[in-house]
Amino acid sequence: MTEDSADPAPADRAGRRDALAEAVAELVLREGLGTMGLRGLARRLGTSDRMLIYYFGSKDALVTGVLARIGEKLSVLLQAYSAGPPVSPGAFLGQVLALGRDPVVMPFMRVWTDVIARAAAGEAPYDTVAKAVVADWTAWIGTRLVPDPDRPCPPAALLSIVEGVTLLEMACPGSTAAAGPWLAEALTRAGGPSA
Amino acid sequence: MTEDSADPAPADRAGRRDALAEAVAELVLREGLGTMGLRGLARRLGTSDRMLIYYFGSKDALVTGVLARIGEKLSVLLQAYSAGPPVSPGAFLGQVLALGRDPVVMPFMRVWTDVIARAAAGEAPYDTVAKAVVADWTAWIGTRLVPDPDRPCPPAALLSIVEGVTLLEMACPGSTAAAGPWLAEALTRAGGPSA
DNA sequence: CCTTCCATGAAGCGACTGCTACATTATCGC
DNA sequence: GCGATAATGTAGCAGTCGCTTCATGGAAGG
Repeated sequence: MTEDSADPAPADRAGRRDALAEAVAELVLREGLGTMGLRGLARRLGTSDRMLIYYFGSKDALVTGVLARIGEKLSVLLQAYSAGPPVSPGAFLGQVLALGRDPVVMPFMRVWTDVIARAAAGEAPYDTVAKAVVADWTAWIGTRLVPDPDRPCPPAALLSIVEGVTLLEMACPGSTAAAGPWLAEALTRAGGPSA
Repeated sequence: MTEDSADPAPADRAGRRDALAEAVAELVLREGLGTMGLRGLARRLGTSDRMLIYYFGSKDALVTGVLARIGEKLSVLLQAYSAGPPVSPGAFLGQVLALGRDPVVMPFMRVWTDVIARAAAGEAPYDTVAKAVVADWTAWIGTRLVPDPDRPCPPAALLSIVEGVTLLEMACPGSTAAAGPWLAEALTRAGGPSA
């Protein structure tokens, strides 16, 4: 009775670790990566920095674990969109930018953009995580695009736009209001009358 | 004789402050914003943190002063490009992305993208600086674009692309190799056959 | 020569960081 | 009940951070 349950009270070590990771993940999604000091983090979680190190071994392991969990949560969210048929770059950009304004998805976009921004500054362990994330995303975008033998769209082009818009929006809220739709339409027009 | 000279040996207080700012600016352009701790900064400059605070008052004042100086240096570099006639969004993007691969201009792009990334993370004083910089750049881009009454290109759209490409290139070098040219051509095609 | 003020060095403060050593409590097998 | 093991609290270490205090050197002015 105390062994086989997979109920929301795992109570063993791995379960506790998982519960902590989940709590940190939701906190990060709510408040961003800026609040990742061990003491402050533990205080918000109702535990101590001592415990975080005890369960995760190091802060870097905690960060990578939490980011992996956030990645899984997002991939679940995106499965609904991955199921549809491949689309043109312009349509894809329009979908993703609209998705980025969805209050459920927006925190994920902000976190990943923050990760990439920290990676750009060379901050560990975000640099390592970011490389894997960028690789994953370009691969995913590649599967979402209808192939164009003439002018194949590099997935990194769309990823750059999404990251750029998200970054600018985080730094200067409202500054990209008109940019997203214009870009999506421009890419659509670029692909449309030519092929 | 000790008063009116504007020679490269100012020797008075404002001059010394300026020389320090210039040295920090060149250091930042060479090594990025990651090296902005007062002690390490002072060591590389052959002075002490004590002196940096003495001349600048605070680290935030130093940072904003240095960033302002970097901005002036870049605007001087860009004057050559600002002189030409307005161009289409696609042509502008191609010019700027090519410029961003120029080894002289690239450090500036990286620094500004880093500033905006730190602003996105809410880090002071970069948040304040970034707002001003984004405002300046969108204005400048606006003056560089040939007006299009039908589908006016929001300057923030181009700025987003440039920032996104630079950010991704900083986080994952090489990942955007094909993205830039494709985007420039796509925007050109979007504007071309329609108008 | 003596004072006065500017520039600089040396040391340190307090707050923070990730992390650890020690001690304590709680839990479980016997 | 008892001993072992796991979980947790307390305090602290060594480091960095921006910044300050005190002391000193050294040049300018009377």
